Amino acid sequence: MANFLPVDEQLAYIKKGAAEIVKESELRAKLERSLKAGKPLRVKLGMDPTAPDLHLGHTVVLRKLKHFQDLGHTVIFLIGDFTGMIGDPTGRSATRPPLSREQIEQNAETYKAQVFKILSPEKTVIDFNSRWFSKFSAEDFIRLTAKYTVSQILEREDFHKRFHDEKPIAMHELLYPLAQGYDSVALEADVELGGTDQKFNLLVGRELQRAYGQESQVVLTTPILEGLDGVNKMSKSLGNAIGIHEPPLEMYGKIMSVSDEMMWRYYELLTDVRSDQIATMKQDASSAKAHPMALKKDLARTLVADFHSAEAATKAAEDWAKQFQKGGVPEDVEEVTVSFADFFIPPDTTGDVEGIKYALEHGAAIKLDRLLKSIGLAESVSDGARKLKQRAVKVNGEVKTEPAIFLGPRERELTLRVGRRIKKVLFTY
RNA sequence: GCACAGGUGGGUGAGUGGUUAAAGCCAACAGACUGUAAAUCUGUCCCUCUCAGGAGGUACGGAGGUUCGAAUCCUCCCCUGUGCACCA
Repeated sequence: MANFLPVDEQLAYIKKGAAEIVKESELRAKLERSLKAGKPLRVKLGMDPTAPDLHLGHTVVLRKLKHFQDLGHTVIFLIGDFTGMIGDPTGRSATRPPLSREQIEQNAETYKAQVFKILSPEKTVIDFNSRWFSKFSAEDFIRLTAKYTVSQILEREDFHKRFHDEKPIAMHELLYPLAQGYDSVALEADVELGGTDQKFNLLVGRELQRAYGQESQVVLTTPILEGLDGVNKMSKSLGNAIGIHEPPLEMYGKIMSVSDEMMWRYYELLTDVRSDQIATMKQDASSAKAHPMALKKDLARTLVADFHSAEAATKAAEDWAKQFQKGGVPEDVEEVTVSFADFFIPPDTTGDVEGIKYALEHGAAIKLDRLLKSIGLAESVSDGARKLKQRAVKVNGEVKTEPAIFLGPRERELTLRVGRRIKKVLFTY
């Protein structure tokens, strides 16, 4: 019932932003067959339910999956609840501890909700690989491992490297690619998507399908998006990620802090702006026809609008300008409520209880370094003290270097700023 | 099981008895400059207390020990890697 576009058009759409396709000729053949038979391709994307929060880096491959969906193919989002217990060692130089069953199930739920920010729920098949693996017997598993050799597995770069460096490789890690590959067998996948870091695993899928008498899937990899540092891949644990659930202002701000160089890559991999348009923008920026910052603002707005709304994006842009370009305070700063009693310094002459009363009437000094720590603007009290010394702390817009500040009798609100971070503190007595 | 080589702060990696809270580099954080970009320069980068000048406490896989003094020496344990293992 699906009406497919001509193969060439489909191919062009699919190829945009793809890092590599193995093999393109096979993909063409599959598309031609699908068109002729009116039968959609089965396109698989597997994800480990390890990090429950998706970030922009994950969306690159999800967007590619969406493209297949737009073209009318069957899209299978596979949650690797079984393989998640193994933990893909990709890109890791160290062994990763397996996740527990409970964690995985929880994460899987979060995943489902989040991927539908990109995919159409009604057109997406969600599956779990525990569906077949939970029925796998030890015998089945040994049969599976018999299809592959140690040297084949050791071809994988990180295994190879660790082996060579005499670093530990746990047995279960070696099994991961086989398990993932078997998913393709179980699903009879025509195409499997993944980041370039998944290439090895995806290729194992091809081999295993052949070993199990199926036609090999086509493998399509997408580039790995670099994070805010512009160097390492975006990853929550590296602290350089932009989560798709982050509040608009935060998201907008983070995108604005992306380097000019990286901005183009974000445009390329995260938006639907055509490549030739991006090239034009790039040219304009370098020839001073357009300000890079203005283009970056467009990018930030587009992305915030994608994950929130156009209104939210507009508001984020305004707040951002207010906070950072004019040095002011945006309307909705994060507010923290603390107890006055925890931070004030009692006057010499009175006891604690008396002191609080006295302080209420006359005002009192409060310990700034502790306050900074307790509201998260400093890592420790020592860190807070350091920041103060470095003239990094602003209270109500004024630089403070003393470890204590005076809080007036009726004052119950302070705006604290350390670097780019601002928080409003409300005191309760 | 035996032998050997290793285990240092977020990462890397110096340091083999005493100006060593532990070099250098990276990352990170803050300041200046800016477009919260890049580049550059400066400072910081274990914790706690502090009258901000300082004071104290922890720290080099773990536990003990030697010593005035240990990341450094000894003992035991844990972990990682390599070699040996059958042809006797």
